[in-house]
Amino acid sequence: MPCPSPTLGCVVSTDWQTDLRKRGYRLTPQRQLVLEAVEKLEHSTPEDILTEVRRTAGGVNISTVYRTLELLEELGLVSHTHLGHGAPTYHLAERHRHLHLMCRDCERVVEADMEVAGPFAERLRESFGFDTDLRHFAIFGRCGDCTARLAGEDPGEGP
Amino acid sequence: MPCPSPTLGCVVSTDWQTDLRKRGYRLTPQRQLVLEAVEKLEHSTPEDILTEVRRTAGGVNISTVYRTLELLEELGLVSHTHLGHGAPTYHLAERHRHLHLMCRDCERVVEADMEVAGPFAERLRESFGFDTDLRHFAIFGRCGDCTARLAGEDPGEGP
DNA sequence: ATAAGTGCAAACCGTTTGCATATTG
DNA sequence: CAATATGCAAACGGTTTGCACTTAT
Repeated sequence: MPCPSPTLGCVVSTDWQTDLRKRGYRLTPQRQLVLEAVEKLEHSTPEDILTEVRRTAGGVNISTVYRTLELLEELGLVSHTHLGHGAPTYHLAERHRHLHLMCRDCERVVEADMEVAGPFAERLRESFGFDTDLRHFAIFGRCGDCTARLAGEDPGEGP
Repeated sequence: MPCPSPTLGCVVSTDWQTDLRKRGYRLTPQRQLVLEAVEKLEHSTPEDILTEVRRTAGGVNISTVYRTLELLEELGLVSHTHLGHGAPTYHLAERHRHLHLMCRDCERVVEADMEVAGPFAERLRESFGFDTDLRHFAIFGRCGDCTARLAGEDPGEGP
């Protein structure tokens, strides 16, 4: 079976469906749809995913989305990141090889190559024996645009 | 007025009460108690804080704790950190000058001097103009103890 | 006295659960 | 056919809100 879904194509391990069944799980339309939605949406919350899935299959329930995301994560197909405020966001695991820089002002997320954090992670290992996973939580701060905008519109705070 | 509270002593800016009133807020027993609880507990959730406050003032309500924490944060006296899972934890702002390394296994939090992240923050500024605040979210990973324990007890996965 | 703060109860969001029904293998 | 997955509704933890009452200034 070459490409199980026209959408998922070859981004996802081609025989995840086989893998699924080998572990005693069943292949259902809901599971396919959730995985396709995760791929299409990127950084999407369970609620976003539900909305997308419902465009095709109206009756799907939010609890199925949660259960399915948990399963897909166990299978190593998707993973999630906490950007801070509300619900976590889900992505294909393959496309999750980066850092999330979350702006406190505009709340946009900039993605940075993992490599920029290499020396930092290395240092945490040396100093604390701590094995860092920087994908799981966003890095909080202020993005370049907002920093620039702030500097422009508020150049001093007083006389 | 030298030291408004026997507990808070001089850790907190001695005239936060004056400051409070200058901004049109009122000094209430609840506000003093919440601030004292935050100081005493360290890394405490709103629920923890409520429990502590109630040891002295039984009738205090959780919504007051939330409103008060928001106020104290606005005054710059306390700040909070997201350690990941559940409720955020609150600390005195003065004592919040460190990184939180949160272990995915034992869920303990190791505190690291902010300085270990200096070069990393610098790099994010250079590459993305991103102004990093590493205090706000924990750094996720596996602590030294758990890494060692894993290496010892599971040296292969087999019997 | 009057504006600000409190307690209470109800609602909120995101998430999890138990259970009867439907579906997959 | 049997085991698994689903939808639904109810409950959860953490948080916020509206409102009548209390309290600090």
